[in-house]
Amino acid sequence: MGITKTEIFTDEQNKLAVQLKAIAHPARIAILQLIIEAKACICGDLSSELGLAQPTVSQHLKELKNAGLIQGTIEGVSVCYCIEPEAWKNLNDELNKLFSSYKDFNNCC
Amino acid sequence: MGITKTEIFTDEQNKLAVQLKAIAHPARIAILQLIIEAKACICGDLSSELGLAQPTVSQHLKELKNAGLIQGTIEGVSVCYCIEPEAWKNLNDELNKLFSSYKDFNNCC
DNA sequence: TAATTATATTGCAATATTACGATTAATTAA
DNA sequence: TTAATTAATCGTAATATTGCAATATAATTA
Repeated sequence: MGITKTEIFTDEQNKLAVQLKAIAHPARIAILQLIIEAKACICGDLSSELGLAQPTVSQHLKELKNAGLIQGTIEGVSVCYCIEPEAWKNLNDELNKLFSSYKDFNNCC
Repeated sequence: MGITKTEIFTDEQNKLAVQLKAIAHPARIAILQLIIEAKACICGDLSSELGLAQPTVSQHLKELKNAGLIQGTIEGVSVCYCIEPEAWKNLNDELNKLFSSYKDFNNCC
């Protein structure tokens, strides 16, 4: 089939999966890191910094934006991207929840 | 082309991307949650609990195992899966590093 | 307005993912 | 050894992702 059966999972599980998928690519991890360090937040700068073509970077930025993780501000002829604080915090919280729910000692096997 | 240019990224970025991709699916999130709560750790139990066919669950388990996030122990005729503590802790650390590197005030735009 | 600069979109080829029926392999029980 | 039980693998169809050249769009400057 090739299509994820989202209807059998909770909204939380689906949302977490979508946001994780957004950051589950080395280029998008690198983009987030560059944006956070503010070494680059302009598509063109990211493109030359990463060594990926401009349309490719634009597409990655779009996916991060679709997941709500970044936001773009028009700055003259270019667009400056930065982290969307709410979503970033929210994803951090959800991940903390997941990871902290595991205690070493409750292994069942 | 359809293939990720892993060679232009660091090993850390690539490894993080691989592990995130492994958990970036609602079924695999659900599987991890069930394993952690030890409500189910057997492929068949997970299958009926999730409402996904056995081969599908088996494939998801394989991907989590390939990413090093879970391990399987043969228990008679079935296999019991549980979290691989080292990798789990490592991924948690890497994510904490990424998320904590962002400070609200260093927005550049 | 026309030229310039930068980003977004389109279209496409190559590859990867998702899901599952059918089958095979492995282990235990009779 | 045979039957039963469970998990893994194979094969396949449907869909999604990745990367980029070509092009379109938007904003600024001359």
